[in-house]
Amino acid sequence: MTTQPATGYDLAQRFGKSISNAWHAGHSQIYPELARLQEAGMVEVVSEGARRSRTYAVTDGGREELRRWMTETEAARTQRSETGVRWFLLAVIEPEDRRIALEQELAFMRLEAERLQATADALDALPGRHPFRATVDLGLRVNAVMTDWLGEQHEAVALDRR
Amino acid sequence: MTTQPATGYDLAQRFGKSISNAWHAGHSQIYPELARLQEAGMVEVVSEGARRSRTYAVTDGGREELRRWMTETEAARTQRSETGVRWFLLAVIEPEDRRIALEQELAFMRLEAERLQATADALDALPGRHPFRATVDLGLRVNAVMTDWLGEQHEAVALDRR
DNA sequence: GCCATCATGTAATTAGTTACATGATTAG
DNA sequence: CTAATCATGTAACTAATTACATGATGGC
Repeated sequence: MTTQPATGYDLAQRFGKSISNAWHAGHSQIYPELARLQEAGMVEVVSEGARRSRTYAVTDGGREELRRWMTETEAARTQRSETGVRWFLLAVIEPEDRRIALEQELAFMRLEAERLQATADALDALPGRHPFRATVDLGLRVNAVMTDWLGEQHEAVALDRR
Repeated sequence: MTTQPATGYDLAQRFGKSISNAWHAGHSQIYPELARLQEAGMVEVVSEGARRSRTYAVTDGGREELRRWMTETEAARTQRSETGVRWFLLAVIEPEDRRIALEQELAFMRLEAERLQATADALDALPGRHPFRATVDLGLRVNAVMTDWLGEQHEAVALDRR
């Protein structure tokens, strides 16, 4: 929405794609939040379309608040990732179970890499350099490191079983 | 607690260290949860110490439930990381603000690397190979990739300004 | 004796998820 | 005409955070 106006529905779709690796929100959270942001003057309705859809855009006030948040506030570094917890706990289960869990995680990471590559290709096909291209590239690099690690763990279990 | 018994207080400390990169929980969430797990037969009190502390251990039932969860359930892949959101949004702010934000993130990532290295060294100093050593290693590798990326972005801003 | 840290809890609030609900438009 | 998708909302519930609260022990 910061780069271009969007409807609540658009945002919900986007949380299932581009930004989903960092945050997720369902439509039932998005709509009330948009109303709240509008109330606070951070966003405004720029057009109303078919199916009673409203397209929101960030206001100058909203952009200033974003700038202030990015440069002047301390980031909350707490995270929550079930995937991370699972990888952490790989160490405490039996090798046979670990092998099963590792294969699931490897399959997921490979799908994830495909999805990221598809996003990268789609962004590259657009005219000009898309602002989010760099972040997608980071995702690909991190994915590669993680996939390597999972592969090593998997190999270690195999050696263990000999 | 899966590797060795611990008190609620221990767990709270641990969420501030080893596992904090994947999940976080405060003591006000931990104590009621321990009571709930005990009720469900997943953990049991193995000893009571000074200052009315209770040390919990995972039961066979709890271990079996963990095994089942790790191997038989579909992982929830939704994540939430404010750091991730900030990096994503780096693309939409002005170069001057981006420079400021990037420097904050670089500083944080470097601290994070130190913290991880210290954890790795501490685990290596223990007799035998600690089960969580591999996960810490993953953290270090991911951190390195992320720090590189932040550095590149920072360089790009500098070039932009010439 | 007193301060830091260990150790545990509960209450109030806010954030987030899941379920329920409805209507409009478009493609086949 | 009908099924899929677009589009928006609310209600009920669960998870998580913040604030409030208390007491024990050990080191100085």
